[in-house]
Amino acid sequence: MASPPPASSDLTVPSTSTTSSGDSTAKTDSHSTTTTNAPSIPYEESVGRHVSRKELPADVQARIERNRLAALERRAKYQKRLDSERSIAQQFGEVLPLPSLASAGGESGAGYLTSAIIEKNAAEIHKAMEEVEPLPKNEWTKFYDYDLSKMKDTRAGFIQVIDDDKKRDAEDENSKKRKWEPTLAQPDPSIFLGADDNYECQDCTSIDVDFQLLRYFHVPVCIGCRDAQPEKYSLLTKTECRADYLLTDPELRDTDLFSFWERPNPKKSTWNNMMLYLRCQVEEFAFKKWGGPEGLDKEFEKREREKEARKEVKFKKELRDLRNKTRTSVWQDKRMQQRPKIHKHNFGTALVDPESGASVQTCVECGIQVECEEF
Amino acid sequence: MASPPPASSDLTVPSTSTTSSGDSTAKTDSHSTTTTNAPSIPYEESVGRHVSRKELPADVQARIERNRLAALERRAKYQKRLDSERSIAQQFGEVLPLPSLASAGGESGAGYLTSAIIEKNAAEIHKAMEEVEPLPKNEWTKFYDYDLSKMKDTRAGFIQVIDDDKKRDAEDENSKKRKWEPTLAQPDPSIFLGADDNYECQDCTSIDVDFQLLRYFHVPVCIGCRDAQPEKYSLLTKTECRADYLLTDPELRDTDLFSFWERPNPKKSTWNNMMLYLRCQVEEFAFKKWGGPEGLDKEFEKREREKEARKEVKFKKELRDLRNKTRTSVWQDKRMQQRPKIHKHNFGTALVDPESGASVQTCVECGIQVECEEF
DNA sequence: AGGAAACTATATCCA
DNA sequence: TCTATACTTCCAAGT
Ligand SMILES: [Zn+2]
Ligand SMILES: [Zn+2]
Repeated sequence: MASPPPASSDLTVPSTSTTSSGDSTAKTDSHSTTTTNAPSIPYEESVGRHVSRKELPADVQARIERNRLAALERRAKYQKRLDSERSIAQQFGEVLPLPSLASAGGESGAGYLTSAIIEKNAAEIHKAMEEVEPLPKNEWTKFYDYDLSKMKDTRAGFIQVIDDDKKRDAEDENSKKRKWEPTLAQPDPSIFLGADDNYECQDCTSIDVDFQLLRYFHVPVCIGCRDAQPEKYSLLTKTECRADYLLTDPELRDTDLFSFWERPNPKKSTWNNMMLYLRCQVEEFAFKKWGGPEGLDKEFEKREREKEARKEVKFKKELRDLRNKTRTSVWQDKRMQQRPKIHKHNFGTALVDPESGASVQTCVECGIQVECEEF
Repeated sequence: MASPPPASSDLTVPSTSTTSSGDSTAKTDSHSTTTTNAPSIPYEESVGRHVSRKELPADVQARIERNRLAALERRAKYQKRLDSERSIAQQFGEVLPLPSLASAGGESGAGYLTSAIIEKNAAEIHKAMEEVEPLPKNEWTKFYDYDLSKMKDTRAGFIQVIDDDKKRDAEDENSKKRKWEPTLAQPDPSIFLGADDNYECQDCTSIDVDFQLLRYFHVPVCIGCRDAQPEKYSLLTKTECRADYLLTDPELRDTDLFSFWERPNPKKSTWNNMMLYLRCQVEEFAFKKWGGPEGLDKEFEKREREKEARKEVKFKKELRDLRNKTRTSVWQDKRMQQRPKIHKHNFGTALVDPESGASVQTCVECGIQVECEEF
């Protein structure tokens, strides 16, 4: 918690590739955005700062403007519901409180979290985070840039920002004026609740922010930018996070590390909730954990190889075991009762061992096996 | 945390069966102490209060007195080491702090633990705990009876008792005079540290208390009673807790639920520490979780059946797979991809090798030789 | 006197 | 557009 890196919003890929929004596809494609293009460049160098908006191509600017206008319209529609919704949110706040954290903040406080997982994770994260210098705030950012890693969820669901070095970069005016008091999760979070102020996309000037991303991941981004940058703003299931970013269950469960959005399980609503994570948050942590995209890819391939090897070994052993098992089970009685006696082997048809490709004959009396293939 | 039941020390089996101290034996035997004797009696009724000491048989009283005298002697031996040990304990306290909890206590406080596991567990525990009425304190108890479920470990390793309804039953005099300030874990905890006051066994009047049980589980019990009641005071490893009481890892890790004693791994000292739990504490929770010994046994047998069924299904499928595999390979490989050298061995009559005396068959096509004698 | 992470397979349930 | 559990495997630290 000492001096974490800036929020994930500061991490941007210079050339925003407009990949299709399918975020649950092949594992090999998930974190290749930066690697395939520039595999030799270290992570810290490959990650650029936000580009100024006027540097964007004309079509992108046009789309941004469209989004902005659409957002204004949509916002007017929502406006009339805000007051009533706020009271609803408070009701739900008592029913569905977010997981809360220990109240004391900072590392100097005495009140620490205790679970072994959390402690261990926290230590790892701190170590990982301190390797990255805190970046100064972007000039174009007009709203207070909340850094999730510096927030503590209280039981009430409000956010309290822990002041540190980074705050000196944020204009006091903004940090006061744009203070965000998020409301709580509710069953149908498609409607934004309790916003007293306007929100602007952190990647453009549109105010058509995705309320779900804002609510559940505290990232103000517009619909257009969300769809335009799936490598940042697409959602992943917990299982995908594990598979694609090699994160462990304790990590993904730790609310100090990630926020997640629980939704009814699409497979069957009575099953466990689906847990959705925001890609940029997951990716940020995964890159810290594994050492950039290259490290992640390396580990991924390593495990892939290990998995392959394991499967082969297991298959071989399984086969051998089964062969023994069937042989003994079939001929055990005979062999147990009878002394080793001399007999002429009675071999039946040849079976092909799929593992080695060798054909094998087995004696029906004693079970001895002989390979047919001779060299 | 709301109004937990009395400490595990209040739960006693009326007839203390002197089972042998083997606590790591068969799973089926582990929680049969109360069930086999009185399987039809519900748990709440089968658990009696402590019997008064004078009701005990003469031999037990004699043993108690013996223990008491032995304890006095042993205590004198330890006495001279207390001061120096205390400073050592403080040193170790900085090196090996116990896992700490959130500082705020009680259910009304705002600072809660947050991990989803803990919250979930806590909710379950509260629900389970509130089903049991808090029992009044026993008359014979002369020392402050610490209730683990009301204690919060601070980072410093000191104990802070959270006051609640039960306190009105404890005499103020005792609660002040007998205040216990436990010292920290140290590598060799066989020596008790920092006891300013005397402790008396909670099951008899002996003061030969087991310092390890007192230190790590906050249960003052003498060596004699400890050994006489393994169904209450024997230790279990974490793995055993999982297997015998069907507790989950998150539960066992939760320091709100159990205290545990970490010791170097007996298998290999460089491995993860062995974690020891006190049976009565584990059992108490497990019975709450599963609904008494009967519920536990029922669940245990259910899982046993499931496990068996799973294994059978798996084996059958495995076998079928192999059969399919070999069959296809027999019919397919033989005809489809017949290699030039594959052939069925054509063994003739067995010949006896004059040198070794072994009977040998030889393929007339390839010349491979096979011994006929099988063991 | 083992424990926890990683991996694979499987069932998933509660008002 | 899934997740928790049960099960298997391997396990450390200082130079
Ligand atoms: Zn935008
Ligand atoms: Zn005793």
